[in-house]
Formats: sequence, structure tokens, C-alpha cells
Amino acid sequence: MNLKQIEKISKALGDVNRLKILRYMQKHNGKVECTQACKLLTLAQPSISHHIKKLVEADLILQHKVGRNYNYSLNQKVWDKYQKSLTEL
Amino acid sequence: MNLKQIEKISKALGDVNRLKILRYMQKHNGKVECTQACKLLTLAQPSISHHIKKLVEADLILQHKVGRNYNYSLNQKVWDKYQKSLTEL
DNA sequence: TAAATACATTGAAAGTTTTAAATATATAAA
DNA sequence: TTTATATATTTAAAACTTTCAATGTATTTA
Repeated sequence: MNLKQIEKISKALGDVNRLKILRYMQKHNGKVECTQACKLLTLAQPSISHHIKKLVEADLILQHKVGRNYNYSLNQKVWDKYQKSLTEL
Repeated sequence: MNLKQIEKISKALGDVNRLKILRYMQKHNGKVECTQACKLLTLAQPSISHHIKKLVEADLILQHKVGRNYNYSLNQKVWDKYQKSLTEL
């Protein structure tokens, strides 16, 4: 993993709201309803949407559309690579 | 490690220049001469100073003054905690 | 097919970060 | 003790990020 990729992932992790979204996902089998996340984080819906996009763009989570909702899963491969890259740098 | 701390460290890691500084340190036994880093990164000296400060403030590196220069060491304890906190979240 | 729901996109304001010029301070060397 | 060197701080401009209101699009339900 090159420095630009490490930078991008670190940036994606550098926000409490996004960390809360990630934690919420993990607690809910990768399922997030955007509207529920809004209530939890006291953020407007477009803000949640924006944060989720950052996580997707960093390739940290994978997005699957299911009807009107989305399900997400942690991209374990990228996650592991990131952690390995950090220790090696 | 709480979310605010994870956020701070992630932010500190979310910049290619800071990652390069960290890598440089690791390759040079934790020694950085600010002026050399300037050349390496083609950044002005106050910028390097600023970036190093961010790493110190995130508690990722420890700073020791040696004469006119500084030596640094990776704060292994915090580094390990960070990685652990990420996998657990 | 009309209304409701879930989420995305656009655009703009407010906040934060990055950068460097100018300047300050601490230490070393002459 | 003057001069040079290494790094820090202040300040301000430019770039980027966060937030949300308004609006758009896709899907489900009535």
C-alpha cells in the first residue's frame, strides 16, 4: 500500500462521526439505515451521506444496495493491508 | 483509547508529508534534522516544524532535544494502542 | 400511477488545515 | 561576545472539509 492510499484511509478515519458510523456498522452486521444514523449522530442526512461516501472512497467499506437501503461490509482486505502498512511504513 | 484520540492520531497520519517524516525517522534511528527533511520533502522549514508538531501532539512520537537538534522516537505504546483500538473500535 | 421513503447530489456558508514569509529563540562555533 | 545554525512561533493567504437546505433520483407501498 503506497503512502497516498495510507493517507486517504487515515483521513477517512480522522473524524469522530465516521468512526461512530464504522462502529455502528460493526455492531449491526454491517447494516446501516442512513436515517437511523442521522438520529444517532445528530447530523443531517446529507452529512451522513457525505461521511459514508468518504469511507467508501477510501475503500474501507463496501456498499451493497438492497431495495431502498444500503448494507455495508468492512473491506477486511484493505483494513488488514492498512494495518500492516502502518507497522512497516 | 477513546474515539477522540483515535481521530487525532488518524488525522496526524492523514498527510503524505507526515508519513514521509515518520518513515524517514524510522530509517534514521529516530533522528531527523529538520533542515534535511526540508530538502527531502521540498517544504519550507516552518512547514516541517508544523508537521512534526502535529505528530508530537498526537503523541505518536516523542521529542528529545540534543544540542541544537531534536531526536525523535516512535511512541510504541501509543502506536500499539492505536492499532488495537482500530481492530476493536 | 400517486404518494411516501431512502438515499444522493449540488451549492454555499463556516470551520480547519496547510503553507510560507517574517520574526524569535536557543545553542554552538569563532 | 559576535556570528552562524537549528528550530519554533506568529500571521496571513490559499486550499480543503464539514455541514445543511434545497433538490433530484430510485424504489416501494397504497
